[in-house]
Amino acid sequence: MTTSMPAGRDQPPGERGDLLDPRCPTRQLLDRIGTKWTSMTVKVLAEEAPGELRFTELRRGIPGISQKMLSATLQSLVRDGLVARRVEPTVPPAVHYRLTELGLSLETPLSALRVWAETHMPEIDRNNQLAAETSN
Amino acid sequence: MTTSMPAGRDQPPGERGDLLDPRCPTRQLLDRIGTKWTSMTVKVLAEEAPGELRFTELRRGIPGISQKMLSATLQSLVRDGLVARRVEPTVPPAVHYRLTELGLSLETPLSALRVWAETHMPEIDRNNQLAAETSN
DNA sequence: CGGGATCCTTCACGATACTG
DNA sequence: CAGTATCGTGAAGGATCCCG
Repeated sequence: MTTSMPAGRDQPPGERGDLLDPRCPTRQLLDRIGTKWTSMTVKVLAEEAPGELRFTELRRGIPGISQKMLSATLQSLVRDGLVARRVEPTVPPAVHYRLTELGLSLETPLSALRVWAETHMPEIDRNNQLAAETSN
Repeated sequence: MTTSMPAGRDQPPGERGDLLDPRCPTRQLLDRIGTKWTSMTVKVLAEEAPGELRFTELRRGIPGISQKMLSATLQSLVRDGLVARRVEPTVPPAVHYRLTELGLSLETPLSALRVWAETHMPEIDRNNQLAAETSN
């Protein structure tokens, strides 16, 4: 996980201020895409790229998500600069979302992970069933 | 997220039993590697592959992890078949862990994710700081 | 040495209701 | 339409102590 933290960052002399995993980039990334709806949202937006989707269209594309979670997920993504938000000042307002270049670049490693998952999760499921039986 | 669930699995007639995201492989994978110590553990074991590491050696390789979490993480990985556990019946016992082939195969997409994180997380951090300032 | 058992806190997420 | 506000819950994870 990037056993980083060697360079720079002179810490207060008497303290070992660099506790445990300070700000490991991989940890931070996993905290984001590990969240329940984030990677799903990125995927749906990626399929539309470079086009946009409106809030309700996104909701339809992500079965099971609540308004609250879609709203929160999108806010995170916008803050991170992975998604761009565009508001048309009509009444009622129309809000459009699209992946930024940064967001789109995440799709590559993410889809690699999806491929691995689709290929190997069945085997993992079998392993778990075997383990469950053996424990009897 | 593999909008799977189309084939097979005839659900109880009167019910729409196939609620939302039933068993999406990507969701399942993210639930595993998104857990706080899993990917770190895989990485440390991968660096040693095809060699083994003992419980305490692993602990040293993963600063900040508690005995409880290392134990729990390893049990998950063993159940999933990503890690193999070998006990030497000495006193006190010596337990060795290594990645299986399956576990090793996960390292490829995982390291792609790490590269992306190391490359782009600084930019995401900057985006967040900008957003924080703007909100003032 | 390599764990297991317990207790406790935090927080992601779901359900529901309200609004410009 | 596109959110925000509030409440409640389960599960992840940390701290601590004990065991063969």
